[in-house]
Amino acid sequence: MRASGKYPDHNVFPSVVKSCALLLDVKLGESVHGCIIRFGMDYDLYTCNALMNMYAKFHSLGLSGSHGNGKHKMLDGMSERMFSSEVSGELIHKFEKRMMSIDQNVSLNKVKCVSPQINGNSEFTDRSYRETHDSYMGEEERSARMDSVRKVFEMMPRRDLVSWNTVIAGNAQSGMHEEALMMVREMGNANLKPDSFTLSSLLPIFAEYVDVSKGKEIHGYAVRNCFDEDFFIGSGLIVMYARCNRVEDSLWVFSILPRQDAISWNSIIAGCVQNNLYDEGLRLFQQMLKAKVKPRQVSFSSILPACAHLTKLNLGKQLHGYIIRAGFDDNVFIASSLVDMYAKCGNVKVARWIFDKMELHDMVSWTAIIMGCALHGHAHDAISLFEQMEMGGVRPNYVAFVAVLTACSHAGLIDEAWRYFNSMTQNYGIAPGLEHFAAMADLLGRAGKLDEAYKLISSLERPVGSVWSTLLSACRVHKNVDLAEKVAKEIFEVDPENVGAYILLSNIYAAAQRWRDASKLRVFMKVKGIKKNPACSWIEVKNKMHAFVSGDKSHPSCDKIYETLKVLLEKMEQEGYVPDTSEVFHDVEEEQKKQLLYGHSERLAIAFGIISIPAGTTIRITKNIRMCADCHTATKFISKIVEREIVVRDNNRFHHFKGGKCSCGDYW
DNA sequence: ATAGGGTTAG
Repeated sequence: MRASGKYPDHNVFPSVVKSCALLLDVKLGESVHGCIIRFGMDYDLYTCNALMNMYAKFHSLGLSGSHGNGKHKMLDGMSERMFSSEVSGELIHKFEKRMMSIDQNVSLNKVKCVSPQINGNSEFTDRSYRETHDSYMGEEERSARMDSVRKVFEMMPRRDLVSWNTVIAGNAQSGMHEEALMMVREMGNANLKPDSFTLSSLLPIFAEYVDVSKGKEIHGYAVRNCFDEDFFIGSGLIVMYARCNRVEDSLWVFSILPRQDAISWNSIIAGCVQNNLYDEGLRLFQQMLKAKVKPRQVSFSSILPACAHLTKLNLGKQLHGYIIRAGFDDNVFIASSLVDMYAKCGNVKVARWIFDKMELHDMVSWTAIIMGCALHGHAHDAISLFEQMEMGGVRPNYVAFVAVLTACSHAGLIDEAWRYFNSMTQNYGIAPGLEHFAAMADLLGRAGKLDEAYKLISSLERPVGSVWSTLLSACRVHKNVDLAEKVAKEIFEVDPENVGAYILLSNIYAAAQRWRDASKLRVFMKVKGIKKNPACSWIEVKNKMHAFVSGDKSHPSCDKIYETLKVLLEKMEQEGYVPDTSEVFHDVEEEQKKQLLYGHSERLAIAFGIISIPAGTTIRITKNIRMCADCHTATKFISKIVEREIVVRDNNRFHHFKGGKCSCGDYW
């Protein structure tokens, strides 16, 4: 059109600007902006709105333009250009008029905050927000990046709701939350009421700050103004409640939506999975398919962690098949969750294979494979991968150090662990957190350096129960009752309801034959109403999960299972198996102790696996607590007798049993 | 003609 000599009018530019935004073409966008100024179209409301949206998008994506040197090419040079010979007298007139109207407008920064309508019954743009969340505020650097947007905004002769919503969204998405909230207040001064667009920019802010009371105020405002049936508000609320650990409220919001679109489905599925409601997440995923809503790429990265946590390898494989057929396997989010899923389901080889096939590795995918290797006891692979990551220029973060320290911990690599622990602070400026201290304490404790571990934890300003607990389990392994009592005391001081600590201490007493102390603790727990989750093991057979508790008689194949165990026990004893009753924590006769071991949940699951999974294939068991020493020995024998690989995931790590040996080398 | 929502590693 330009080549043909026709002059574009103000109807043309919004679409052209939008195209630049969608193409992420900063240079083109800026030159179109120049063109807009030359044609005097920069007074046009729609054109300015589109320009602000474009710049906001560039900035939120970190795309830099000419603002980098503090000078804005288009805006700073504008007046000269406006008065150049190219511009007609009429345009000059318009420009002067516009400048006058801006002068009458109070500059943004000087607006005094008067409560806008929205604040009549809402406090969600309250000043106090700045004080409580100061550390998250946008720094100067960030606000410089929003300069172009602000400049366009300030020069506009007239601003409508879209203008405000665009700037608010731009600020919100660039992490400048304070500014976004401030502009909502100022919007009220301009007699504009927040609408559903405004709210959908605010919800993610309160989600990020886990501020459910502000989030609920938005919900209330949405209901009063009939925005609560809006798709965008709906998913915003679902995400906000999920992030605030109020997933019941997310489910409620989801259920009363008049219709659900792909994103509301994905929001609720992700919300459930993030709140550990894995079965509910999977159920909703199936419902989504039933409702003929096609899963998108994000659906898979949301649902795969559920398979990983529940060790649903077969389901994970089916999803993987779908992912490949849909061509989603090059998505870095999906690939990382596949790596994690395969590793957590016991198949670290496939995890590594997928990782190696990825074109680009980001820190999350590196961390996923490093943690995968760590859980399977492949510490040297984990360390080598960590070094490859560093050499490849990917900066490890907090979580990456958790992963590499976990690897050291499971292999007893004390020197390496200290090296990483120190490097974290010295080379990367990351302050070690609870997880890192827990990993170090775990490592020292497991290696028998209980005093050193005690000293390390005591050096913490406010040690929490979870860190002390690692030392308590080490006390159990090394049968140190005195230290255990000391540690337990520390735990109960900060966390008097810590179920795990009561159980551990009671078991430590029992192992030391101090039955009275053990039962005293059990009685105390009963009186206090502290209940523990029952120990159980589960196994996936033909897409169905079968769960067992100790001494379980409820399974349909119960008779066959116990028959199998009986036959196995005879063969095991022939091979030299002697039951180790030292970890039976009930004060009963020796024979009864053997009976108790015999019915441990992992053995029932393994026996069921042997009779229901084809010969030659790996048997995969998941357990919710640490394997007991006797089951560990027994499983070694079983793997040899039935000539099958048995993989057990306990709450701590993986054990691969094969030919009478375990991959952990009995160090765990 | 212009503005808003969902994802991976602990």
